[in-house]
Amino acid sequence: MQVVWFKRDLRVQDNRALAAAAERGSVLPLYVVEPELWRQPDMSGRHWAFVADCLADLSRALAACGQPLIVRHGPVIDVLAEIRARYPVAALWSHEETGNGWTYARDRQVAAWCRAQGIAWHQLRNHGVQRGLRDRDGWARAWDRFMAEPVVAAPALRPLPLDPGRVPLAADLGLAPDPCEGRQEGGRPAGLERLDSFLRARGESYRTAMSSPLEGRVACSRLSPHLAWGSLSMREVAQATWARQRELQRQSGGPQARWRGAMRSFSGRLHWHCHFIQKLEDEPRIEFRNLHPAYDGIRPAAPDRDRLRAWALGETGLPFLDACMRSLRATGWLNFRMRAMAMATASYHLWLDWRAPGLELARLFTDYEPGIHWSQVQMQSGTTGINTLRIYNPVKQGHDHDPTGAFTRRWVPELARIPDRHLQEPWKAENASEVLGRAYPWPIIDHLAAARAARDTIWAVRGDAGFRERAEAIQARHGSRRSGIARTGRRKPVADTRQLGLPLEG
DNA sequence: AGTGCAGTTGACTTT
DNA sequence: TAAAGTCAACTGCAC
Repeated sequence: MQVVWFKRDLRVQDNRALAAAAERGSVLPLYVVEPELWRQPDMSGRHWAFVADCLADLSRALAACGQPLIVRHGPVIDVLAEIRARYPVAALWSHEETGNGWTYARDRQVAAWCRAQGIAWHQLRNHGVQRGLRDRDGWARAWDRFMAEPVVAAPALRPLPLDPGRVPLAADLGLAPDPCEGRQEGGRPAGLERLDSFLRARGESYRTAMSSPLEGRVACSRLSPHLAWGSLSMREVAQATWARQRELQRQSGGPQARWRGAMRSFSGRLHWHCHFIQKLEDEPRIEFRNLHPAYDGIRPAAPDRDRLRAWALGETGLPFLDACMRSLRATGWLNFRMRAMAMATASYHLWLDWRAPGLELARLFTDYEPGIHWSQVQMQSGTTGINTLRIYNPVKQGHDHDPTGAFTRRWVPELARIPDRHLQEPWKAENASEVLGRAYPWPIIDHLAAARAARDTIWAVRGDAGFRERAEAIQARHGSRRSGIARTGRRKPVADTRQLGLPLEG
């Protein structure tokens, strides 16, 4: 018996674990509901809801192949032991998972169990992430090669006399109620619809609209939860994008210029997806510890509960920031730029250690992908040591990305009586005291003073002895080969890049 | 018509 | 995926 263990690869198409297992004999397609996983602080009801959509669809798709999904509850090893008691298990098949600390530890236990039982566990490469990578040289080319390989079809399966089991409700898993009215639907039909409508219609204004919290909702691909939970494979998405690019190349002329730019930009971002996951794969501790240790201890270890709560609920008194957080809570999605701003305000303006706000965001993003998430959290908190500091001004971002105020007003209706010109800084309105302190809070911080204080502290750390040497080591291991290290001084970039063995920029 | 000047714009640097 | 500061060039306008 070949056991195919589905994790974050909830599809039958282009599923190499499933296809390879089916070539070798009878397949038992298994999903294990692990109660302990769903008790982890980065997991939430909206993740489960999306996964449950995917499981329902996966089971239908597997049934069409000949054998529906087998759903079991409990620790994976217990479930596998039960299966082994009934069938001789020749091998376990799955995709490599770059998950959180809990799934990493669980996978090591599963590996040990398989060894002890004499069961081969085949873990196939997932996305463009490489396990056991030594350095980043040639990484992008390897990504292209892997994504260009043929998509594998869904195999035919022999039916098994097994109870398919049941997909539980979030409440059965002890998950806190997590209403998310605007959550994206999981499953492959929804994913394929997103892919097609993005490449054919919605994507045209991608480059300009992606920075807007309102327009981005339509103009961004919205494929992220499907890639995170595997209802689509990265290869399928990459190949569909390349096909669309070739089609646009054939159609000459100006009207397609916008489309071509959008698709170029989008395919670049598909690399970045895996580039960030690779960091967590290479260094799992970035989920818990500052990538650059010089930042250890600069923020209080225990988060200020009031600040954290106000930030998480969208009650800081900074309208645009609050609108972003409320929108995220209600829909499970926020565009990239606003995610960066939300994390940066928690880390810089509110001076919260990134771990607690990072967990909050992990639970709120339907598309929570641990590798991307924790890499981004650290980058936006300035604790990597290799990225430029980006301290966002929530008022300026509001003016720049919500010029009409439509987004802010939609999510912060308490400000209805504040005139447009003061919407982003209601404390400056003449009628401020009619609204603030009543329906909507006064700002909990002076954001300009807070940004200044944060910047001064961070830059002081950067000047400390030994900071730079450590940063260069981090760059050598994790940095993109195209961007090079963020330069802070007047040192000659050419000399530096040679020293690091990097190609010249450009 | 040329000059002086305040205000603006954009490229570039610094934090 | 930042923002603030610096500086030179430019603009509009009064005289």
